[in-house]
Amino acid sequence: MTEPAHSAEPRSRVERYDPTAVEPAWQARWAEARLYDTDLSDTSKPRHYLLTMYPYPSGDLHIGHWYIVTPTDAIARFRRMHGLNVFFPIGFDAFGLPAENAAIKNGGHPFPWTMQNIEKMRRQFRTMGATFSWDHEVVTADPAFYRWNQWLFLRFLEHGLAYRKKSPVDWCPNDGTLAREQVEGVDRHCWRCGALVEKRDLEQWYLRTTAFADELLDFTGLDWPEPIRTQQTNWIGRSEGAEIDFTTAPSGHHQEHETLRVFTTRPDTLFGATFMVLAPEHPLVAALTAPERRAEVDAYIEQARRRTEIDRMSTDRDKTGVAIGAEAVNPVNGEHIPIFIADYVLSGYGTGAIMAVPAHDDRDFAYARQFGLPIRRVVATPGTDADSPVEDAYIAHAADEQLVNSGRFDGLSADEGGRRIVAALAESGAAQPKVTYRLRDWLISRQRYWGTPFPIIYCPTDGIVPVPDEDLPVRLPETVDYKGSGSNPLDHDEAFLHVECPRCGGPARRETDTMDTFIDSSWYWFRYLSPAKDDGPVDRALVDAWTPVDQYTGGAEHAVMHLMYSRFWTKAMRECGLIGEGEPFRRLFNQGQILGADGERMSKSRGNVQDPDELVQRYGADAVRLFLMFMGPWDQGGPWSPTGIGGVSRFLNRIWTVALDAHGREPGDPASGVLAAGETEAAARDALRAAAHRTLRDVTADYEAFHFNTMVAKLMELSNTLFRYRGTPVAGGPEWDETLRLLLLMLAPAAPHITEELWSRRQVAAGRPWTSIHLESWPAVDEAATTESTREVPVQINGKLRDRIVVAADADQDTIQGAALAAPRIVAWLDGRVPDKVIVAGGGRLINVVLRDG
RNA sequence: GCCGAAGUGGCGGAAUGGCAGACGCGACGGUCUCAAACACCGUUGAGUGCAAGCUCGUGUGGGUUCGAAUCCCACCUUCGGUACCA
Repeated sequence: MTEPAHSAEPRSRVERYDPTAVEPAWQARWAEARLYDTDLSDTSKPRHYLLTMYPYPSGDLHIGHWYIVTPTDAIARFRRMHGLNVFFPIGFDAFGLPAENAAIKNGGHPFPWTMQNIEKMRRQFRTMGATFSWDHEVVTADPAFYRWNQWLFLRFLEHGLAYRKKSPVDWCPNDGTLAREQVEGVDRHCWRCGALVEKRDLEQWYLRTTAFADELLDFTGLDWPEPIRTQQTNWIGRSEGAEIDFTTAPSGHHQEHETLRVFTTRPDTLFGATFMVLAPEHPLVAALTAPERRAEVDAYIEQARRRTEIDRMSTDRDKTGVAIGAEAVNPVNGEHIPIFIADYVLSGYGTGAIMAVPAHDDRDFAYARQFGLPIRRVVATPGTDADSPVEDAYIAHAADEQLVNSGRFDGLSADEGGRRIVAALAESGAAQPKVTYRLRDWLISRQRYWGTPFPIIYCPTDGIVPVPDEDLPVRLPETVDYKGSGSNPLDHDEAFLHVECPRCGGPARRETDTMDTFIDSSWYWFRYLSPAKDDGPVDRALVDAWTPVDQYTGGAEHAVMHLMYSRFWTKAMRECGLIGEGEPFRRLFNQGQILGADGERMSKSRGNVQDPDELVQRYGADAVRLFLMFMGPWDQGGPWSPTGIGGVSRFLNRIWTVALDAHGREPGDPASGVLAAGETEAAARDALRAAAHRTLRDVTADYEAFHFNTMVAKLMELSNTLFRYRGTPVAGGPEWDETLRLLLLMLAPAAPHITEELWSRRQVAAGRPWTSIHLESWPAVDEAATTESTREVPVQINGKLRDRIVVAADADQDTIQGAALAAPRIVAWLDGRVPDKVIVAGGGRLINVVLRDG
C-alpha cells in the first residue's frame, strides 16, 4: 500500500486512481480473509436471505447480469452494515434449449458446453466484487441436484399432484417438438428445417397447479409489487358462473339428447343464447357433424389446429367458424339453436363449449354479425325498449338493469335472475354453480435430452412404474448422438431406453421425456442452503430457519411463470410434509431489463450483447457498478448506452482526490481554496457537516427503497461540496474528516473497492491496523446537525410562481402568510386588489394567493 | 387481442398533489499547459426582452383542484408476458 499523500504543497498531486491494480488486490484479500462467508448456524444476528435470480449459463456474463446482480450486492453489503447475517448465494440454471441447440449445431454434447460457460461466468462474476457465498453454489445440470427433482416428482405423484394426460405439441417431422420461439412466420414453419409445423397429441406429464388456484390468489403477508400480484391474479383468472347442460336436438345422423355442457359467467343471459359454439377440438364434434357438413368442418378443424392461441384469442380479427349441421336445446325454454365450431372457443378453458349471447358478449356479438345470426337483448335498464335493435354488445353492469325477454324471470335484477335461473335448472340437474380458472395445470414434459429425466418406467405388465428412490438419480447418458436433428436423442438411445421393470423384472422402457427447466428454478433456493446434502432434497432445520427468502430480486418478465411455479412448488412441498411454509419469497423486487443498444432484448443471435469486461478494464468494476445504479430507476431498465459512464468515473476520481489531497488546489479555478465571499469559516464548517448528515439521512432512505440512482446523485452532490471546500481552512478539519468518513461509508455498498482502499489508507495514516470498511456499522444521522435556522417559501399567484420569501424555520402560518403578502413583488402583482383566498400549503411550505379575474 | 408497465430538455433521468428539469452526459465559453490530453470553473428547456422579467412547456385530447408531470376519462406510441426462451 502506498502512503497517503498529505502534502501541504498547494499544487501537489496524488497518484491517479488505478482501479485495475486496486480492485483485483482487494478481491483477493477479501476472499483470503473469508470476509463474506455466511455461517448459516449463527443465531447471534438476525438472518437475512437475499436471493437474486440465478443466470442461465449462456457463456458470457453480459451487462444485464451486472444490472441484476451488482445492486443486489449493494443491498447485501448495506444489510451487513446493519448487523444482519446475510446469505447471498449464486448458482446456474444449467438445463435448457441453448445448450442443446449448440450441441446440435456443432455436433457436441450440452454438458461440456454448459460447464465451460459456467467456468467462464464464474471468473467474470468475481470481477464484480460481489459478496456471493460461493461455497453454496448450485448447478442444476449436476445429478446431485436433478436427482432431487426426480425424488420430489415422485412425492408429488404419490400425493396426486402429478398426472399424465394427452395434449398437443407443435411438431416438426424432422426436428420433433418445437418451442414457440422455434416456430416462425405466419405459415408456421420450423426454424431449423423450414418444414410446416403440425400439432401432435402426446401423452405428457402435468403438475396440478390448479389444486392451489385459490391459495395462489392469496398474497397475505407478501410484500410484492402490485403489478406482479395483479398479473398473477389475472393469470389465474378465477371466474364464478355456472355450468349449464344443453341437449342435442333429434336429427337423422346422431343420437338425440346428447348432453352439451357449457360454462358461462352470465347465467342471467341464458334466454339470450341464440346459438352455441364448440371448440374445434371438442370431443362431440365428430359425432354431431351432419354428413353434408363433414368436409367443411374437417377443413376448419385442420385450419384451427395450425393457429396459435394468441392468434385465436385475438378479438380484432374477423371471426371464423362453421356450422356443423346440428342443433342444441336450451334447457330453460326448449328453444332449438344452431351449433357452430369456431376457434375463438378454446378447448382448455371451461368445458370447451359456450352458449353464445351476442347481445351481451363482444366476441359472440362479432360472430353473430359476421354470420347473420339473431341478437336478442335480455338485460336492459328500465325504459329501454326490450326489442330495440342491439347496436353493440351491452356488457356494463348497471345497478338498476333487469332481465327482459326472459319469461318468468323478467323484471329481476341480473344478479338475482342469474341465481334463480341456475337454481331452477339445478332441480332437474341441468345446471350448477361453478368456479373456473383460466390457470391451467403445468405441462412439464419436454421431448428433449437436456433436462431432468423422469424417474418413470413403462412396463407392458405393470404399466407406469416409478423408479424406486434408491435407484435415483436416473442419469442422463453421457454420450449423445443428435444426428443433426432437434428431435430427442434419448428416443433412440438403446442403452438408456431398455430397462428391467422394478416390479416384475421383465423388459420395460424408460420415459424419454425430460422435465421443464422451470422445475429447477422452482426450488433451487432451498437447495442453496444445503447443496451437498445427499439424503434428501432439503435440510429441514435450515429451511425453517432461513426461508421464506427475505428479499428476491429479478426481472418482471418472470411475473407469471417462474414466480407462480415457485409458489406452487413450495405449496406442493409443504403438502408432502417436506417443509413448513407455503410461500417462497416474502419480499420481491423486479428490476427492469437492460436491452441492447438497438432497443431489443440482448441475445447472442441478435449480436447486441454488451460485454462488461472491456468497461471494467477501462473504468473499473466500481465505476461500472455505480453507473448501472446511476442510469435510472432500477425497476426501469432500458436500452444500453455507455454514454455517461465517464461521469461516474470522474466522480470516483474526485473522491480519490478529496480523500487523499484535502489541501490541494485546482490551478484551473481562480476561486479554488478560498471560501465564498461572505462565508465565514465557522459557517462553512457547519454547512459541511449539515450537508453530510442530510445526505446520510436521504441516502439511507434511498438504499432502503432501492432508489440507487438518486442515492448516487446525492453522494455526487456531497463530493461536490467537499471539492468546493478543498484547499480552504475548512479542509482537513474535524467536520471535513467526518464528512469524508460518512461519504466513504455511504458509498461502500455500491463501490466496495475504492472505498476499501481509501478506508485502508486512512487507517494507515492514523497508525491503526487494517480492518475492512465492509465490517463497519452503518453510521447514525445527527438530526441536530441537519436543522436549518431559516427556509425559503415560494409564493404563487393563481398557481404561478411569482416570488420567494425567506422565513424563520419555526415561523407559524400567519407569519408566513403575512410575509408573503408583504413581499414587494407580490404587492406589485396585486396592485391594490384584495386576494380572494390565500392557501398556505403543506404546513407553510408554499403560499398560493388566489385572485379571481386577476 | 388479452394482462402488466412506461412516455418529462439534444441524451439518461429528478420531482408521485405544491418552486418542472436535481444529479450526470453532451454542447458551448473559460482556466491550467509550450501544446495536446487530463483536470478544474462557468453557461446550457423553448420563445421574447437592454434588463428586471414575461409567455409557453412533462405523448395527444378532455376533466377534477386554489394548484396537476403527479389524480380521473378517452386515445396514441413503446416495452414485458401470453403457458416448450430463460
